[in-house]
Amino acid sequence: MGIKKTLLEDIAKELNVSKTLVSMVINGKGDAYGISKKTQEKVLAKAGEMEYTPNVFARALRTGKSHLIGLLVADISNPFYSNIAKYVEKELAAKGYNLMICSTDENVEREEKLISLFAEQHMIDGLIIATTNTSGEYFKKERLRNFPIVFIDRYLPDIESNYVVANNYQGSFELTDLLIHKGCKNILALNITPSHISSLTERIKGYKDALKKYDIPFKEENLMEISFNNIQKDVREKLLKRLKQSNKIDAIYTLNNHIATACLNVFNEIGFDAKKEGVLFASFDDISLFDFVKPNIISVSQPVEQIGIEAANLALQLIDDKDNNSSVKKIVLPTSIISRN
Amino acid sequence: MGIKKTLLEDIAKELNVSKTLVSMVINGKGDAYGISKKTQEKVLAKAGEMEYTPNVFARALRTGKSHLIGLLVADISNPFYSNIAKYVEKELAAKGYNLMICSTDENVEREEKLISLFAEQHMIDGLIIATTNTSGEYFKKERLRNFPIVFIDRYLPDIESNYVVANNYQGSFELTDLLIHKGCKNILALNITPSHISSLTERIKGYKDALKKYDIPFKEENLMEISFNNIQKDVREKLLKRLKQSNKIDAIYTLNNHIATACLNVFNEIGFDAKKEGVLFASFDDISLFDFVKPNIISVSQPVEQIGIEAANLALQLIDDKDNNSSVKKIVLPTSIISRN
DNA sequence: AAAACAATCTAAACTTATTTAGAATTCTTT
DNA sequence: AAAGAATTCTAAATAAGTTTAGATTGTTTT
Repeated sequence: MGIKKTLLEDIAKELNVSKTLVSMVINGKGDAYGISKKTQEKVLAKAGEMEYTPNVFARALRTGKSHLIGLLVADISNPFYSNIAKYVEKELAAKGYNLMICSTDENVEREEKLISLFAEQHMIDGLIIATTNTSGEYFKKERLRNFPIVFIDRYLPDIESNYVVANNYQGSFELTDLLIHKGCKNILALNITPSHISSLTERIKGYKDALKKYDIPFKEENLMEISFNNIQKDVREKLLKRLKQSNKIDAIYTLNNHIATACLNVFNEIGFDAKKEGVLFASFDDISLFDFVKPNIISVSQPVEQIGIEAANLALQLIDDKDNNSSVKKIVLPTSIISRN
Repeated sequence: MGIKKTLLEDIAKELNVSKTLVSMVINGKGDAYGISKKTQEKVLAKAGEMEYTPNVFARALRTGKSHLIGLLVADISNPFYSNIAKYVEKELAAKGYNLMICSTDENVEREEKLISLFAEQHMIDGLIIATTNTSGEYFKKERLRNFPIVFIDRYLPDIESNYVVANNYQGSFELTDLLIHKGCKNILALNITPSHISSLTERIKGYKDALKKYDIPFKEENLMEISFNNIQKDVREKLLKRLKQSNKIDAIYTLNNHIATACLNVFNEIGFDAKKEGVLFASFDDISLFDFVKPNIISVSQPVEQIGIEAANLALQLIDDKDNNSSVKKIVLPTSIISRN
């Protein structure tokens, strides 16, 4: 296509030197290999003039490094992940790395296929992943041992791993605490299945522990599991059923932003006015538009920018630290409560 | 890292055949090259057993094809783009291609750098881009001639190009028409700079033409430019100023979702109740959360899924059609109005 | 002037696939 | 049985870099 690309050899021929020399100079190793300053200048000048850019494949093939980092998330259209993606990319770009973002659609098979394609084949130098897997079994593979992987948002308790997550326990605890302070005693928690995911189990734990702190007994009917594949319908059915029960709820706490949106939809549909009914509405994950939504939403905001930056840097660190002599890094970042009104 | 990867040669040795043969079989060219069925089966079985996956770099180096497609957007954290990304990826995955998503941050230099890295070096086989560039000059480069590029959301009028966009003119026209039908005559349009972008100029044209249709004169004070780098502050200043003027507005029309959010923020800040003031609120770009936002938002929804699918397929088509004998494709998709209440 | 040394550069090997040109074997045909 | 054709397979070239081991050339030392 288009014009022929300039190769190392083209520059070498023009200057009557070897392509070895040109390669060395272009990679900034001129001094290390004792290439004279004069020659180095000549090479760089000619390379610029001829608009030389190295062939990434040839380079990656030879060196085993692509300067690419992969980011695997469950759903790139979820603002939580797309915001993280933005900051990861920004941070990596500053360090000369590029980012490949892929969505697994909360599908374990697809996730494993992508990991196989990217990581096992070394298409990428490192992987940042919000895994959707149920266990760490897959990551124990011989091929992945020592491959730089940083888990974000979710980690797998059954394997030792590097991760960057928000303090889901603390955030959920504080949120529940706040609801109780505002007088709530019957807080309906809507969780999402598959709920084995670490971030969710910790949020549930935070919720239960806050109840315990105030000696409020946890009731089974106040924790409902919503199926990921049918959020809208499931929320409608379960919420309607619960609203009809005698022990009236005084707060609804959705465990992530997907369920929050589904709940809002149901409110609209059935004309449920939370304020009138004296029901507080709270959610884990904050979205900027929550500021303008009809029932006030009390939410837990995750440090998205910081998660992105820390994950990027941890990945780069693991890549540099080839021998992997340092122990795993577990970064847990604080969340903050956004209490509207 | 980890265990040694299986190479073509390893399989060849195990079976006492040449790696040529193994390569042919694995690429599904066994029949074409007259390899016996029996041998083909043996090879495939052994390849599976040894968990062979080809080295993407070696393959790309030799064939000049990476089976990677690049997606360059202004801001991956904008739900409009992240949703498109999701569908593009889904469609490409089904066709055996992978997607590399990058954010340019509405920065022309960064965009050009990324294009140079990905496209000119052929790291990707094709590019899908929501360009932030002011002109098509950069895309006229010799190196990019004949490189498969699909513009989305925005196209550059000064060059012939393949693109997939929403019908911005129609959407804006219909929205303005609707506002007028609802009795509005003083519609404040808030545009975003840099406003040279095709999607924006067409939205403005639609707005003006709808006014014309009803013989409503366009007033300069009803079109304001908001700077992209300082949206919040700029919206506050200009909106406050306009609200104080004598010829009162009866509708606010934000030209994209960023400005809509900024406006909502200002409403909150200054306690502006659009409904009470008899001001309708409308915006180009629909976000699902708009359903629950306090002032009802009349919006133009773009066919995000369709844009993603069409763009992916057009890119693949261009890649297949190497000789580029067919003329450019311009796909314009209809928008729809979401009139809340 | 020969040996030792440093400075500067290069030929060739290497990375892992794909592809071309042709070799080896078996099968027809006369 | 020899020639020709078809079938099945392989050696070697190739893609475009990086790296290793070693070659020049020039300078210093004795």
